[in-house]
Amino acid sequence: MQTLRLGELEVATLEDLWSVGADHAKAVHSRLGGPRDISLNTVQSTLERLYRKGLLHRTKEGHAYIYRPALGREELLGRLIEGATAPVAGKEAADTLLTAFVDFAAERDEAGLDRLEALIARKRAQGTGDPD
Amino acid sequence: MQTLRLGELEVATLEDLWSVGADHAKAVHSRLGGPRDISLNTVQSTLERLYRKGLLHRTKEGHAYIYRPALGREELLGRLIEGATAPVAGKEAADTLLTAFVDFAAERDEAGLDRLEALIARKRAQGTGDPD
DNA sequence: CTGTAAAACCGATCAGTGATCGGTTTTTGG
DNA sequence: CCAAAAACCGATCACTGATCGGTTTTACAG
Repeated sequence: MQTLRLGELEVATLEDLWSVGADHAKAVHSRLGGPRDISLNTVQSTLERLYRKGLLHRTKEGHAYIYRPALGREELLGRLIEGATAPVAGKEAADTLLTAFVDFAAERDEAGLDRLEALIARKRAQGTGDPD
Repeated sequence: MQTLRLGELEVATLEDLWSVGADHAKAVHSRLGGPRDISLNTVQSTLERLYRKGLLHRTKEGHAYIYRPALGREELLGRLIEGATAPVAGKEAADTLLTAFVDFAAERDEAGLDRLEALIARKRAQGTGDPD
C-alpha cells in the first residue's frame, strides 16, 4: 500500500464535501468547477479516485451517486502524518515521531505546547474513563 | 515550492548518511548498491537531488564530494508533517492539526499520551529562551 | 415498454517527479 | 601530461494526479 497521496483538486473536493456534508458530482462541480474552469468529468473522476482510495463513501440516490466523506479532517490528517512519516520514522522508536511533532508544534505556534497539553488532557478525559 | 517529496531510495540514502555521519558517493553506493543492484550513477543522482533539495550539505574532499545530512531525522519529520498536512490543515485553526496528532499518538501507542506529555515538559525545559 | 437525457464508466493524453543509467566533461594526483 | 575517478548532463521509464471526450448504463417519463 503506497503512501496516500492527494492532489490539489482532490483536497479541494474533500474540502467541499466536508463543508457541505454530502452531495453529487454535479453539485460539487457547480461549486468547484466555476473558478477552476474544469469539466464535470474531471470532478467525477476525482470523486471516483477519492472513492477508490476509501476517502469517500457513496450511495445511489435516484440516478446519481451521493458522495460523502468517509473520514473527518482530523482523521485524514492522522493518515497523512502516518503516510508521510512512516518511511522515515518507521523503524525508529515511536519517540522520534512524537519528539519531532513536539518541536514542530512549539515552532509553529507560540502557544503550541500549552494547547497540546490541553488537548491531551481532553483526550484523556473523553477517551478511556481511566482514573488513576 | 511544492511539498517535499521523498522517494524510496532517497530515504534509504538519508538513512545511510544519518547512520554514518558523512560519506562520499562511492561509499554510499557500496552500502546501498549491493542489495539493490543499482549503479553508482544512480546513487550519485540521488545524492545530487537530495543536495538540491537542501537535505544534504556537501564539501569537496580530494576528488570527491563528501555528503552530510543538512538536518536530523526529527527536523525532517517536522518538514514532512508540515508538507503533508499544510494543504489540508492550512486554512483551519492550528488546533485541528494538534488534535489530529494527539489522536494519532493516542492510537498508535498505548502510552503515547504519557510520552507526549513528558516530551512537552522536556521541550519546555530546554526550549525557552531561558538559559539557567 | 421504450426512448431520452443524465450520469457513470472507460480510456487516452499530459505533466511532474523519482529511479535509473550511459556517455561526456572535469578534476586530481602521480 | 596522462589516466583514472568522479561529477555532470541528458535521456528513458514508471507512477500518479489532472483533464476530458466518447460510450455505456440507468432511471424516469410517456
